[in-house]
Amino acid sequence: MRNSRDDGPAGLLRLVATGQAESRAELARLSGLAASSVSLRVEQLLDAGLFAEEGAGASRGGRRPRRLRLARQAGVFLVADLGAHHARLAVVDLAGAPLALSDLTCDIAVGPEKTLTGVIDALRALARAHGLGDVPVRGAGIGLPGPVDPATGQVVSPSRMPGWNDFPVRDFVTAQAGVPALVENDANLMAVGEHRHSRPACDNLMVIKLGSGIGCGVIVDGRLHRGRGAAGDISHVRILSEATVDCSCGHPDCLEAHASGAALAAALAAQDIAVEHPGEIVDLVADGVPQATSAVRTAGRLIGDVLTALVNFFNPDALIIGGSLSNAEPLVATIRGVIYERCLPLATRNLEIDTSAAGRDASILGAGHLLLDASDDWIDRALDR
Amino acid sequence: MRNSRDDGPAGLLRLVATGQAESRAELARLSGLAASSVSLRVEQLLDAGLFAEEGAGASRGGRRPRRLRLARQAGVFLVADLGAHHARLAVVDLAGAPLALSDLTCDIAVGPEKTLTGVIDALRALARAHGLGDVPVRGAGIGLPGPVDPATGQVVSPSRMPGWNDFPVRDFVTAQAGVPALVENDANLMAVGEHRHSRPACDNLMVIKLGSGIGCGVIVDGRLHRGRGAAGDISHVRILSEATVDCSCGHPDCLEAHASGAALAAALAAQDIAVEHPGEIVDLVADGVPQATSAVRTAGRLIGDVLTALVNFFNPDALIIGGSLSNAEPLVATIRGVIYERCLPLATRNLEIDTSAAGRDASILGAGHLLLDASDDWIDRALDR
DNA sequence: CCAACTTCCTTCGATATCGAAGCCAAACAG
DNA sequence: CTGTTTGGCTTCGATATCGAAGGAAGTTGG
Repeated sequence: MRNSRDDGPAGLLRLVATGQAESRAELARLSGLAASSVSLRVEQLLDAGLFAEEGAGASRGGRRPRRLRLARQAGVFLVADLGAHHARLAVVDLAGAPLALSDLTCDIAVGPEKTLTGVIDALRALARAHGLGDVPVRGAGIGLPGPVDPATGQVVSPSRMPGWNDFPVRDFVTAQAGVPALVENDANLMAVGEHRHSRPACDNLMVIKLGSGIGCGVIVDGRLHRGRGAAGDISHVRILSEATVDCSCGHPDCLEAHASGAALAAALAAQDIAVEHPGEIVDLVADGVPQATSAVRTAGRLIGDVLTALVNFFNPDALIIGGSLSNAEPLVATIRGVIYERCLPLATRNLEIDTSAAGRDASILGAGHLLLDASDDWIDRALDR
Repeated sequence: MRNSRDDGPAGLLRLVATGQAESRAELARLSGLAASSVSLRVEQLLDAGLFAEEGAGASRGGRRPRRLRLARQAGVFLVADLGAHHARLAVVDLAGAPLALSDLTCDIAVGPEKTLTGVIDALRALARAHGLGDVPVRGAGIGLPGPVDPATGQVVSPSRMPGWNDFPVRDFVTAQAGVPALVENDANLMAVGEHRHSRPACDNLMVIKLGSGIGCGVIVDGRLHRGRGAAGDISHVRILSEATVDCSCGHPDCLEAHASGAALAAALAAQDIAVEHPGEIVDLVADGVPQATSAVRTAGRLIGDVLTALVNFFNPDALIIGGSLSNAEPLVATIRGVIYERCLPLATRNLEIDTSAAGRDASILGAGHLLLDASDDWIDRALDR
């Protein structure tokens, strides 16, 4: 039951931070370490000020356990989920749970330096405003609406973020914030967030983010699958349709050109229905505007068609549909229907298809979890003194 | 550098068996263990008769290492790769390398008991015939042309193996052969074989097996991805075509119904060209029979179309094309062309598309590797006395 | 040929982990 | 209320791993 991520003293901290363990005994069970070793390490973590002991937990039939929790001073992460015109900011605890949230309007097109500097300042201010000024910041996480090279932490070329291509986002954030930084695609963060938050038992997960664009994050064997940095792209699959639409990628009839929030907005605009944000499409559907419902159904069919192939191939435990458009019920229903109808019984027998449980903070949660996964360094340092 | 598979004393044996390490020093480097610990464990492995010391290796600028290799008495695995009318049998060493090979004609439709009993007897005879009668058999591996549930080792329902559905293949083989048995889909075994044999550095790999059917095995992060048992299916993706062909799965126009070896044979038969095995199609193509070449090109386009979506999504390091049809050059060229043309540059920039390097024994190699991966039990037992 | 280095492997004391035994504190049963 | 049972946690000796030091057996360069 012991995996590499849970080895070392940092593993115990992870178990407590994520709420999986509350006592030394639980730590021993989950970590696979001997009870005596756990006690020694917990002692160190208490000495280092990362753990706090607080009262007693519920008895399981014998002596009540001494409850362990993260110390306030254990630290926080600063996290921002950037969209094209909007950023969602959060100060989160070491498990990714938001302690403070706020929204920031910003234009990603002004370029990385300005945007990131503004975001980091706003994050610092947010922490101070919530009385967290004295808690050490252990890391910073940035979610971006485009492909990110995991090795370098740079935005990779064909992104729709003018001025960001090949900009060393991770290095810049590390320098500006003065702490280790994590940069990741937003759909990937969402996938991690959903996995850890609502489906820790599902080792294989696909998370589709339906907003202005179409993103997808994949969890394989409990870990985020990045491939060479582009994994999870489903938006540029060619689909068959009557009308031909050219996609920004240069090929005709990509899924994104027909079924993304932006494509739906354009289709509705052609019918004299003005839409600014994908969320407004959801409202139109909820209000029973037939053109909107019909457009959303068509999109669902196209998305579902693409997903059948991927579900057969990847055979996940669950398929999660998130993003603002996931609140349009006919869209989700259509996708679900297409998949259940056309996939192999073997692939759908145990497949769950659901909308996001973590909602719009899934990415923020995910960033927290990934930052915690990358925290061995500072944890070891904190223990050494 | 140390992963869970390489922990414990079994890890050292694996490193030597696979040829990655030949000396104590190399073992220390690759395993991450201290040199002193390696020496102790090697001592145990020598005492247990699993290792043998043999002369000296090449110097790297200092003292020459004492070369380690597997002892002859370390053991062998018995492996069979079953097809519909044919089985390839092998006695392999602990790394999966064939020590003895043979072919057996058999009809899988006579049911599992008869088939498996015959195969196991033939394997035992093969070992004796090659003077391996006194070497302990450590495990048995069976590759099957259909979906296998990894948890139970049973063939799963919609297979094209009459009489095998829900038959407990693994338990039966374990009982018959008296050793731990491994049962796995043939394309999955091929994927493992290709990965370990020719591309150990590629952590993400897709292997397509083009024979009478279309199979696919996936390596993610260096490990075989099984999903819930059906992962890797690409044959029942719906494709668009002029003529409608109903597939055995009940849906129209599956990839397999149009582009598999069986489908090609049927198409050629309709043009009065009789074909029995997929290999004969390769011959026809090599002989320049235009109908065959044209059919194969069409199939390549269809297969390539399906793969573009999967390559974008999975973003592998390499795509390997194997199976008997992979020797038809126009087929491979067409697939390659479609993928390079239509996938995202990000996905194809570092993508290698090649035909199988391990050839038709890839599955056998893969079975050996998986058996070795599952060998901790008997290795520990051998060390304890 | 010899000295200086490099690499391989082992020796040996320090450290970490383990696991059995026991103590502690609460639940439970009579 | 009192003994028994259960689970939580710690103590302590046994074992395994580590890493520094050193010996063995080569190569390299003068």
